[in-house]
Amino acid sequence: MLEAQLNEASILKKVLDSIKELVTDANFECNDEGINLQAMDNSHVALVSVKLERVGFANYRCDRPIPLGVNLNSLTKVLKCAKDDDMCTIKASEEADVLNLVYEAKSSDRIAEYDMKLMDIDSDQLGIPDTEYDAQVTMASSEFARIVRDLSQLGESVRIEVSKEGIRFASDGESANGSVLLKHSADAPPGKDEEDEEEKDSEDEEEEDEDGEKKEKKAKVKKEKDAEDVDMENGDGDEEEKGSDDEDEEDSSSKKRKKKATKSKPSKKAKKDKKKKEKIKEEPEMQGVNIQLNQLVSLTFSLKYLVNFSKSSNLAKNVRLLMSSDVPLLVNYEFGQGHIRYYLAPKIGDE
Amino acid sequence: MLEAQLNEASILKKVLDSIKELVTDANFECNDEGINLQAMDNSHVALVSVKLERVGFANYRCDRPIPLGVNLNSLTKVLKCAKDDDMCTIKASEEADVLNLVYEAKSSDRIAEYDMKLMDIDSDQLGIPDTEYDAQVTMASSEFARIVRDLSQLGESVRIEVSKEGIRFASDGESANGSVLLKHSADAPPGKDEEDEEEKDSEDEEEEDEDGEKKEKKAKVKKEKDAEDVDMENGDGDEEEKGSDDEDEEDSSSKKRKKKATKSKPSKKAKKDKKKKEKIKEEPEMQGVNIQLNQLVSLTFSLKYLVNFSKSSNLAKNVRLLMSSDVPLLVNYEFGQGHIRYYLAPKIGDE
DNA sequence: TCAATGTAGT
DNA sequence: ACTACATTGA
Repeated sequence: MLEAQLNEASILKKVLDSIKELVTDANFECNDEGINLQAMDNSHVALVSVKLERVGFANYRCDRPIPLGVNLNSLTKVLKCAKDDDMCTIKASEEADVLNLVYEAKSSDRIAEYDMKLMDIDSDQLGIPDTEYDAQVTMASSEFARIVRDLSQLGESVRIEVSKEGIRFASDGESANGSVLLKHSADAPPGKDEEDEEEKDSEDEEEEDEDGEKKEKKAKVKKEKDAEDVDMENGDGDEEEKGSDDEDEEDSSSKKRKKKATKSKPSKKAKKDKKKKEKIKEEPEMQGVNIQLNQLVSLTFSLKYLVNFSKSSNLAKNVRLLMSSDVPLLVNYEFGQGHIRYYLAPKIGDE
Repeated sequence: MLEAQLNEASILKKVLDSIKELVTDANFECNDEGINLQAMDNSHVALVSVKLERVGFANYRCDRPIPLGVNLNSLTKVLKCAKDDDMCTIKASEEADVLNLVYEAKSSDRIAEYDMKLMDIDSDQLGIPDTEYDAQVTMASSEFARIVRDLSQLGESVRIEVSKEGIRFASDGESANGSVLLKHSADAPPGKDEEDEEEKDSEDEEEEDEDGEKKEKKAKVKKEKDAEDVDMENGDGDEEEKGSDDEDEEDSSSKKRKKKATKSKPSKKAKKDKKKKEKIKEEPEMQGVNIQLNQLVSLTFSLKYLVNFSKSSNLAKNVRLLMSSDVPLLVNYEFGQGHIRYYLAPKIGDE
């Protein structure tokens, strides 16, 4: 039996808006940790992976893992019947052939209840390799959306190059070519990601933690010192650091990093829990662009898909692009309650 | 000869937007009391009745009753040529085969004049029986619109049940079933429906008087109506008034009414006149749902029509649904200058 | 949140 | 061909 309650139906609505064009049917895999969805897009070119962590729910109970086969169009319709700030409770019984959704107005004077048929879906649960990416770029999700939308008017595909200089999106079209370069923000403390007020913990989790740190450091440091810094300086800074850093960092705040280095990084979970307690919120929009680069990458992707992915912009202020040569691009949106990740294989040659 | 002047062309525009999909041709029956339109919808399933009272006009003159046969599409086109806040004067001569419309900007620096051909229409002037309804439900028109729109995504028809509990809208569809329950608002004492204009409905509004608390709540509601009143103050005021008011309270001008209190109820016209003077305004959106119930009713209706009716939401903040078993539903929108009423027969069995 | 454009239905 | 509804963009 599954019973999960969200304080804001809008999260679910946004998730569905994000993926419903890509995928028509999918299994929501519910287990004690939360709810996962993983599916290839209809043309089997892209893969989308959604995670809603149990901590993101006001209430969550899942006695044993259940896959809920959902037609996303139906679910979208049903979710449209929820107002954004309704409390939303979803329930499914053990041999669920129906998903029950209850929307309750905060004022409690309106209660809407929907039952949606479920279906059996063969799940493609593909294992996603845990790649080490050569380039990690974090930027405002709205900026990413704007760029791919703009370029999609010109051509079919975009070449994304990440270098020390920054990240460049270039597209060639019949009537015009376009190129957008985002410089690695010198001053941009990547805004401090979530609030890392607590850094007490121990685990260093993968990349994310690193980021967190960087951000923190950056944020603080820069403000303190370098707020005024100009890009150039930053660039220099970067270069200097490279020698020592290449494993994990590159951005401007390496100094600070060192200081903090003694501390371990906060665990991801810890952070999230905290957030929740405080009031779940996504990280504030970062300023500028944060690039971590091990190796220069240049890959070409279909703009159609990227435009599609960028519909998730309303879920998170920031987006992270992770790339390595000859490996699918990962477009990652983190929001308070989980994440949505898109994988897209690069185009080869000039196809 | 008819000559009628509206301060705001928008009223007429809204009325036509509301009904033009339902009816293509209709007679505007003009007489000394105002203008009435009554017509079956094109498929003869629903009936729409519009009344514009003469007091709603800045000027009104109608020497003797005239029916003006109008093609509503034509009139809609002509009305689109008026700006919302234009003064609008319509004229028709005795043997009118043309309707003359003059739009004058408030600034008087623009005058537009249109002549629209009239036609002869056999009027179906159906007498509408003056039913006593077992259930009367008043709610925000926007909420009603939202509910029927939502449910229309799922199924063809909706079952509306009114009980002590509240009002439930339920629809079954292929991929999902839905049910929306609006509880009778605590603060809106069921007895009272706001404007029982002529109190022809059984005045069962006694309860209000009994409990002061409820009244206060109510008071709030009312306050909203009275733009000038402050909530708290108003509450008190209201209570005081109630004794005398329950007979005729209804819209915004309760205070003034008070003054009038010596009289039992002011005549409807009088009230309206007053409103006008004050500046004709529709009643503010009520909070919550007000239900008056003599007997439980459960009826099924075509959502398509209800969605259509709900286009009148821009004419009035509130809508009132009146139902009795085996009798057509009445959907009533009252606005400052008159009303628009829709009648729709229930579906029988599971058709 | 509102407006404009495109698509579907009558 | 016209109108209405839905989706996307500003």
